[in-house]
Amino acid sequence: MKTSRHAVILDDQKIVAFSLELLLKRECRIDIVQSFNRGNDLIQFLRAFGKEELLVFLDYYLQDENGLSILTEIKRINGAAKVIFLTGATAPAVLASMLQYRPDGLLSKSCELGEIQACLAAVKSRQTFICREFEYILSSNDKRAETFTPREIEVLQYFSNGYSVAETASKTFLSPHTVVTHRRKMMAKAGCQTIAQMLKYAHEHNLI
Amino acid sequence: MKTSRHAVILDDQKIVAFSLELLLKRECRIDIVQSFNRGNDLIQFLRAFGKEELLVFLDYYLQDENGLSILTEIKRINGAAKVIFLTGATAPAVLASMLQYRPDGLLSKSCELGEIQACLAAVKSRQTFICREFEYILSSNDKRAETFTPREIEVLQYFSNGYSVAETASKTFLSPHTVVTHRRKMMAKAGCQTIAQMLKYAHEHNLI
DNA sequence: TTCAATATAGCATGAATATGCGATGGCTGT
DNA sequence: ACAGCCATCGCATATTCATGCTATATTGAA
Repeated sequence: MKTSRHAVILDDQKIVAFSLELLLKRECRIDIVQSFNRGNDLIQFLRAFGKEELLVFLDYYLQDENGLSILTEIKRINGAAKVIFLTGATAPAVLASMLQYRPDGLLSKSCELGEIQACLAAVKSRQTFICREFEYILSSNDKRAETFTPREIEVLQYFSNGYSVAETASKTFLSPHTVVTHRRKMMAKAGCQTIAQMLKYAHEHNLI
Repeated sequence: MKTSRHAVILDDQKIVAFSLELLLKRECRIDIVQSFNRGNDLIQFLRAFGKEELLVFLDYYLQDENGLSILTEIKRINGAAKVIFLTGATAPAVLASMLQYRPDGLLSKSCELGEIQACLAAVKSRQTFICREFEYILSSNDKRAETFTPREIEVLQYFSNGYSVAETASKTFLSPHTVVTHRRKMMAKAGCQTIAQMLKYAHEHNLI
């Protein structure tokens, strides 16, 4: 029986990425593990890697970028890749966004080791795995406040980090026009006329 | 020659804490490594441990608590303990506050593995170690002398509330030109190119 | 008292944003 | 099959922002 033996990690914190490498090798019986700190490095690797089965552990908050669009790009390059979010994020809106991108797993960095192993088993049998902590957060999430779509929230993250339309477009692999559309729809929903107002709104609603 | 062989880790993310355990054992030649996720668990351990030499790796952002007060408590319980901040924080103000608590080391989670090893060597010879990334952030923070004048801060408040130049000018009874001047001086000091970056900076520095 | 910092104000110009008004496909649920 | 939302992309235009350069008055410290 064939098992997944190759995994990659994307985490902007080098020490964390490297430590996770050791963890996956030692505790999850994965033979080859490589880690990357920037989205582009991972994407470049994936292009060379081809379309074999591969486990990808993705963080959500990355240095100057966001895991969501990386996920889209990964799946486009290698449809056979199994992508698992492994993140410290806890905001319901953010978790809901991740889920809508249909990852193969959703793991908290605060979860037990056993949950990673359970996740790997589930993913191997083509099931989507969500750790207990996130399951709880998502179930108790009231839907009333969240009028923002995942893509909108992602774009919002970039703006909150001071990125312009062009920079955000580049990071998300989108057309600048699309970024503008997302931004304007958010501003319409939130009743804002400027980016500054939008950021104030986002802070008040814990979206960033 | 006696060497430090016992280390403990405090990180609220279990997976990260456990991974760091492996890292310290495998790459830093530390025999005994234990990790904790809550400050109280660590403190309890320290009371039982006594006053022998011990390495402590502390995160800054913890679940419902903060590494600073933990540091104080650790030093009170065991003056021989060497405490190293290992954190993902990057805001100059936050780093500066950590330094004021006089830890034995200041390491970024984004640093190279070699810097952890260098830190251990430095700490062993009673030196305080700061990783390059943090050294840079702290030094450029001083040069930037980001002391905002009262008028500048006042203007900043209006911008953080989503006011435009014209609106701010109206509220402050100033010429729009003057408002622009205040804004641009702040952005020059903080090294920002846009309002969004300015607001991010202001949040990181607790200016608003 | 000289000097540095602050506060005030202006002109000019290119870059970015805000907004009106579209359009096409892909899903989801009924 | 169809409505409704989501994501994607486009054009055109008015407004605002970002920034180079300049300038005066006040104030407090050296």
